[in-house]
Amino acid sequence: MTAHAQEPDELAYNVFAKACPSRCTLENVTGRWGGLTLGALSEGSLRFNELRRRVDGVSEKMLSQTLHALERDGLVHREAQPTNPPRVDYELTPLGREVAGRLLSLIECVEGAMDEVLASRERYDEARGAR
Amino acid sequence: MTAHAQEPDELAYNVFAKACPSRCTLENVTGRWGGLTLGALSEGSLRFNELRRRVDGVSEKMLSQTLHALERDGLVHREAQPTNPPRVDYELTPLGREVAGRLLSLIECVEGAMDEVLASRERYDEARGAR
DNA sequence: CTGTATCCGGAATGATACTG
DNA sequence: CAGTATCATTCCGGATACAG
Repeated sequence: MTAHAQEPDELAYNVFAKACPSRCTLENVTGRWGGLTLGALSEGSLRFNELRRRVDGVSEKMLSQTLHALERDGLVHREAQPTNPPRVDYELTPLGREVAGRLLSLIECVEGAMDEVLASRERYDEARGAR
Repeated sequence: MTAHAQEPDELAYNVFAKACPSRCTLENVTGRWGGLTLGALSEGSLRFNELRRRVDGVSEKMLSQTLHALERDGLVHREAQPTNPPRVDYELTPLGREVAGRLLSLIECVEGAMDEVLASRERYDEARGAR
């Protein structure tokens, strides 16, 4: 086996490389709030405070920050209506839907495997935590 | 299977809920190093330092920590051979392969969309950074 | 309602040294 | 080679106040 068989892809943007911008985008998507935000929006357009309630535990600051990052990357579209009081709707772009779909697939997989995960944890903790 | 499987309220382990253990596992999987580690291992079994080189930028400490978390959750199997010098191989469990597959789908999606993402960023920065 | 600005404590991370 | 231990630092994230 050759020593340079590590390539799963010959893409220009390789997340495994430290300085690659795709790593940054991946972190926006999979980060603590990014993933949950995309997941929430995959159900449909939501307003700021609706999102805040939907994503349990997120603060105004972090939600705002997350939304900006996702909007900047072209995954979320921000629709502001100049009414009073202001009304702002957030929705996924086509690209956002694509990404969110794959993310949800992952989330469902993890949720569905939790029984197994929890069992594994118990085994692990029993074997190591005993000391 | 219902067409709206992402409806979290139907599941016992709901990532959208703050205190749910699935959120914790999801963070191990999608966290800064967890995702890249799973991605690297999806190509096959790797040793500690091979992983370290593959996942560009990870420190010994973080890789060790990440591997422990993934092993605890039952996603990675650690195979230690009592030789000298020591040799330890890490590989995905069946569950790990399932999760890693979905994760790679997401990663490939993001990598493939980077041109679009970068273009969106330029537009965003031009419109906002100009101020 | 929809955010932004600021402060601050603690967790996450990295560098380094060290052990088996 | 395969880690662990320790320490310094960074930076994430929550609370709060405030603005449009």
